[in-house]
Amino acid sequence: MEDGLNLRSRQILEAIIEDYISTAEPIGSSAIRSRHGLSLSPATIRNVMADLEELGFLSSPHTSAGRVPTEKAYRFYVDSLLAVGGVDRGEREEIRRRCTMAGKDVEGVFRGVSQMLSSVSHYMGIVAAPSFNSNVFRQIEFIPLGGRRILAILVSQSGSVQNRIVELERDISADDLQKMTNYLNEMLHGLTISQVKGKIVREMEGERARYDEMLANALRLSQQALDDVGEEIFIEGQANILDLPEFADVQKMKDIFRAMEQKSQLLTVLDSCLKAPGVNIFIGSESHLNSMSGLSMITSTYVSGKNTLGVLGVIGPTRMGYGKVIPIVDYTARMLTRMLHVD
Amino acid sequence: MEDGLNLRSRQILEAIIEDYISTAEPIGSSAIRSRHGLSLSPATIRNVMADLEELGFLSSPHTSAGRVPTEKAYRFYVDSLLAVGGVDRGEREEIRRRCTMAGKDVEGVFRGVSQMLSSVSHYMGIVAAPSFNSNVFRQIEFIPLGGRRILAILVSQSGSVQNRIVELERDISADDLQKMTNYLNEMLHGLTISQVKGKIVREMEGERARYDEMLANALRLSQQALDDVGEEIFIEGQANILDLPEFADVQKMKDIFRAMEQKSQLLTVLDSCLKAPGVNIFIGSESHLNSMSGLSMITSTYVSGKNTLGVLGVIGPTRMGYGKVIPIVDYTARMLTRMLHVD
DNA sequence: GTTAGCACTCGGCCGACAAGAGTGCTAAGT
DNA sequence: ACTTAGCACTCTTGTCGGCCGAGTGCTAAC
Repeated sequence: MEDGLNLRSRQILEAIIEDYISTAEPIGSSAIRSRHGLSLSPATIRNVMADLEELGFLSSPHTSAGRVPTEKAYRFYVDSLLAVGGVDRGEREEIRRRCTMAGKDVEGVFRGVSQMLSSVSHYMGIVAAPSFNSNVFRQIEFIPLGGRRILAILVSQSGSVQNRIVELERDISADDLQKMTNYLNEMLHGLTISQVKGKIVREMEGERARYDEMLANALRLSQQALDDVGEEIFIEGQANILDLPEFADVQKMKDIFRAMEQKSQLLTVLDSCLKAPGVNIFIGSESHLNSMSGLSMITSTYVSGKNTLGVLGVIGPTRMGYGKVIPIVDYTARMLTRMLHVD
Repeated sequence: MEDGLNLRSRQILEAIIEDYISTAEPIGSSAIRSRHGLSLSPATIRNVMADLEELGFLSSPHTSAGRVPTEKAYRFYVDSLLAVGGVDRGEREEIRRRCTMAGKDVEGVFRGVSQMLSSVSHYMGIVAAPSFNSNVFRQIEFIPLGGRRILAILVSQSGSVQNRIVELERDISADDLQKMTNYLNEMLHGLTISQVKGKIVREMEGERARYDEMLANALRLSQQALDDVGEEIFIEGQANILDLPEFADVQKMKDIFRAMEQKSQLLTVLDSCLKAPGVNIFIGSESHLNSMSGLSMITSTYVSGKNTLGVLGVIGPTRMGYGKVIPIVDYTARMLTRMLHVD
């Protein structure tokens, strides 16, 4: 075999991985034979297992336990062994049913998809909403809230709505506010949000802003409104992992919950997926986050035209059911792509 | 003593409760004396403890363990024993610093307060945002998203923004959309959201809607936009409770996380607080939610003028530091009230 | 190359045992 | 009548040894 494993080794490795995925317990030599109907004696299987351990695919918790797949084994499994199936009918229907925008706010759409992913996969769902910065500006509105507070509402082409409360240093008349609104909407039309940010900075430094006080105010106001529009990540179904036996240990559970609170770390991983379209799989330490030890992540990107909008996926234990989850993630990404598509 | 406990019993009960709050371990007779400098022998204390157990204030896990306060004891403690202090300087500053609206969206304000509550109290923070239904309508905008999708943005007097994606059955011109917007804004001006809902239903059944198709469309659209604006609850700092020894048991931890996922149950409790202004304390089963066993909740209301807007609070173990947390919750509620106040 | 046989290893489980914490009771002291 | 010293009793916790079973690695025979 081109990858250095003969057929029998591959079969046995596959059997071990699949058994381990379903039981979460170390697999012994005789368990494999009985559960997979191989016509080999346990002794032979043991020999093969010893080789596989030598090669780094298996490890044993202690001498007299069975063997457990390593990350390398899972990687080999998803790359070479796994026949990725389809999504079965019921699940397809469920995904389709729960991928709907009607009656939700934009944020709710992504949260809903994340919830759906978690409940279909039985692991955690994760959705990174489209980066607001790469969205195209559509409209800005300022609504006076009383006092010197103003509510700025910013809408992008894709329908994302951001609102910010900004505090002014001085009073401003409703009339002036309207003028500022009109001015900004005209000036910023058709730019992406990050272009908008740049433009505002340039304008503020430009000649005109120095003489036109109202313009300067408008720019300052919009800058505050755009300040710190971070990426949003929706992680749902954390309670699902509570039932997994590998996290029965309280300490491990704590680690995971802490890790999921640190969304910025996850963001860097998800960002890297933006550049790699289609399904991506991170097994354990492959994501280079030590908070992800024991966890795997399957992601895919959703797009609009040729723009990659965002990433969604499932986070589960390394022994997750890759064969089932990969198609679910893939299908969901396609659904979300289609859903966001404007005719 | 009017409540049936003489001074010494009260002192001892207080000592037990406070020791238990800080150690989470059953308190023995000699521990009390050494830690509180009482000039009584352990034997005497034991007699008193036996009486307190008789009265239902204490219980012992088993014969030879110390004693543990019951819910009744905590209730007595907060009602009669506890001298509620102030908030100390550092915490007051922290609360003040983190109660700010600037640069956040409205939702972010409440989430921020919830996070602050959790980090100051070291338990979980909970904030129920003002019920959108009781807010006053300010403005509605429809933004075409392409296809037959329309983004409806609804803004209330207090600055809450709700957005919904609605799907139309037929195409509609931008011009008509603008007319509908103007019409609705005029018609609904100054009503509360729940009045708005009622008004729309009445109008739809009225004479005019039958002849004026555009009007009918406008009503239908706004109805969808208003559909199902639920109450929002922000629970933050769940990871805090992971460190508490009483939840070291995995099963209990699961129960709590599951309970916090069911926000609707909590909502009923919080709703009942809306009617009782000021600080409310629910000890264990007092909230009549069995998911709250082992947990206590301290809440207070934040108001605007004479309207109670919402509820915030802290959820922690029944043995939580009431003396510290009660003033924190109280002070935070006042801060939020002041913050939302429009000059 | 495969397999039966066998000695070996190691974790999990039980029961025994000792230590420690805390109680309740009794009897003596104030 | 209240307080307290003394003491026997109870119950948990931790530790130690032994047994069992699962699973391995090795060797020798097929």
